Amino acid sequence: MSPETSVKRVKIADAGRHVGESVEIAGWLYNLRRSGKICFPQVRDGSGIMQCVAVKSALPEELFEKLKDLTQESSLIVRGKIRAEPRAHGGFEMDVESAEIVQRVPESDPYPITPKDHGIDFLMDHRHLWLRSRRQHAILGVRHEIIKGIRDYFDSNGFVLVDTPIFTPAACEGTSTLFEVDYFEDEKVYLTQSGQLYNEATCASFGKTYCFGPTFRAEKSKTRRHLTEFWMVEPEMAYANLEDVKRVGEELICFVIGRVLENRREDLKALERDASKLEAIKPPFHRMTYDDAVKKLQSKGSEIQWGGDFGNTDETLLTDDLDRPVMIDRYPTEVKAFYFQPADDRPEVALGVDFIAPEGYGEIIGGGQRIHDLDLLLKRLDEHKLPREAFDWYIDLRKYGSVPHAGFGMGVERFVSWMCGLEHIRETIAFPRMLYRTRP
RNA sequence: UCCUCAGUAGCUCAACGGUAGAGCAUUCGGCUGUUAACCGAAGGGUUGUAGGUUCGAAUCCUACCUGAGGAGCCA
Repeated sequence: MSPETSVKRVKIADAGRHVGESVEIAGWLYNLRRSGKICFPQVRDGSGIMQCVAVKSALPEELFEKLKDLTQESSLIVRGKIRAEPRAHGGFEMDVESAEIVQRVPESDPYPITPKDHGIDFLMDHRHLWLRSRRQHAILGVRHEIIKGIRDYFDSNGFVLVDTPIFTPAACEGTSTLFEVDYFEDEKVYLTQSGQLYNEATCASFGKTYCFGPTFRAEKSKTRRHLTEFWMVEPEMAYANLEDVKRVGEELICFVIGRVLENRREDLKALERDASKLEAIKPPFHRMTYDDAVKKLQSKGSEIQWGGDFGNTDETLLTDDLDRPVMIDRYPTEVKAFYFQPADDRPEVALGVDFIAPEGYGEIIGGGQRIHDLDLLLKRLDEHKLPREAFDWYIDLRKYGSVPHAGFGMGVERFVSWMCGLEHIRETIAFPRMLYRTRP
């Protein structure tokens, strides 16, 4: 409610419920078209875009001139009567009765992002403003829905959120490159690349836990699938095995897609995302062993040999004839991290699984069953040349009530990219951190 | 880190060895139903930086800077 009038403040998205009423909306000028005696300020308020109509003959001279000379992205509050109007985009229009300009963008320094084309470098430099555009707004809306869906899935399936530290001592998995941070005198810590090892501790307290936060990779990856700072959700389950990981991962993906389709149709439409591609994602997902994946790739002309890891082109080749994700399990023990449980019948393969999304979106889930036997874990640490003293607490978990346990990690931005049908992961997070880009 | 490509008006691009141009944005004028509105006019440039070749360089060469695409690595 505005202090100076009795007009009710409404969201543009709810305008349909106020046809015939005089209400007010508070927002920013999205675009303005004008003729001599009529103008159409389009106002966005975060929930939608409302086309307003200001007619010269129906308004005080001063107000009409003020509206007619508005500049893009000026902030304003407009009041008027809502009317159904098939000619307008949202289906409704507001006949302006009064308005206040909160801040007028000066024409000497106009809003830099015009409705015309811009290059990616310019847009990334103006990311703080680019977020207001319809497309970026839609992507972040889908991202919000995905994160909420993930949380709701775990919270309603017996998992407890226990967040893990961002600052970690040196060795986590011993594979990726980490960001080093000065930690007071003489001590170095590293930004986390995974909360998994800590999840293995917390799941022995709660049974099923998950952590959900940012993770950091200092690899100089320069591709459309990589950020140096990204969000990951990592569940971990005690008394669980590889099959449990596959079941939970499949359920999680289908649940979250269901939420997006239920609540974010308008955003998908704004993104011109083919929703039928998402509607096709239903259980059961495809299942394949690493052995069979290698055979499939070789038959399609890949150079891959048994024992090697899949590259980007391999991942795309594996799914280009599929309409839903494929779970690939039992990778060579050699290419996986030290903590993977080997298969009972074939110790040369590990009980790990990767979920590869269709349409070339690549690995979105990676996980598996962890080693629960103390002696085997110690052997693996030695084989990977990892110092036992750095893992003393992790080793303890195998001494005090060790049980078979399993879990996985899902990268949020890759999931968002897939849902939105994006070309590049940089649009999936408000302020992406990439090789050579840390501003704004 | 490696390979490839690109830097020209605020933005998106053209000019490819011979006077630096268009659309959008901005300013001024016109228009009562526009949908990236339209029509007319104006202002706006050390062509990423530093060297070199040439009578003459945005254009050719070298180095550097910045960015993009890809590879590897990874989620």
